Amino acid sequence: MTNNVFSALGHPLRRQVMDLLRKGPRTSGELADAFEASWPTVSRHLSVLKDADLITAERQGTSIIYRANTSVIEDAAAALLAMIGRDNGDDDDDDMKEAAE
Amino acid sequence: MTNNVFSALGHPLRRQVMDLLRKGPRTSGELADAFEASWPTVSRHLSVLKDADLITAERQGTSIIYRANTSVIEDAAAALLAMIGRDNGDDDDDDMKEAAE
DNA sequence: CATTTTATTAGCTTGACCGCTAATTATGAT
DNA sequence: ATCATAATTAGCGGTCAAGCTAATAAAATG
Repeated sequence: MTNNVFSALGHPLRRQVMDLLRKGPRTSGELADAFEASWPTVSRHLSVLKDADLITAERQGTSIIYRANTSVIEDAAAALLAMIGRDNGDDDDDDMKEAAE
Repeated sequence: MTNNVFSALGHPLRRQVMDLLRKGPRTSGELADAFEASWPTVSRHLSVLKDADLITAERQGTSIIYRANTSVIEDAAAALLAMIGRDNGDDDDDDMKEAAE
């Protein structure tokens, strides 16, 4: 879950897509036009984002409209913050001799 | 920069490392012991995290001590939040006909 | 139903990533 | 110097991601 999200965000083009989508929904064509890459290439990036649930796709006539899925991004941000203890004061007491530093 | 960070976080073992490190500094050996994977494999994951600046390495005698670099994680979280406009009210006015949704 | 427009899937090549074992470097102790 | 311990680098095989072009599907229209 969180797995795919970070991997999906690992590609610069996909982050740029998220950035475009932040400004509002776009069709596949509009997104494809926004990049140098070929249409099929952009399309596949979109499907990676969709698999990671970072965007949603909705067919409207001949076009397909993509929207950012903000809640998943919020979750990812929360996972990141949890990683630095904003969320969980360790109570795991295995051998951490130097932990107190 | 941000690029490497998300890619680095894309691997589950590396996220687990970050999680362990959150509880305090650890040596390479301690980290290697914590996983099924071989020592060299864990070592390589550590170098990926180090390249992404997510952790720091400090030699101490024969051991090398790893620590989480919290500021970079905070930055990544901020980048994520910016992605949904918490931080940046777009002033870019290209064609966003359906933006109001 | 043939055509046009929109978008995805198929097939392929290239390059990167993952995991292992074996070899190498680095530090400390004898 | 030698040996033991700690950790990384080298090298290899296998799998997966990224990019392209060409082919295909889906929807609207004449």
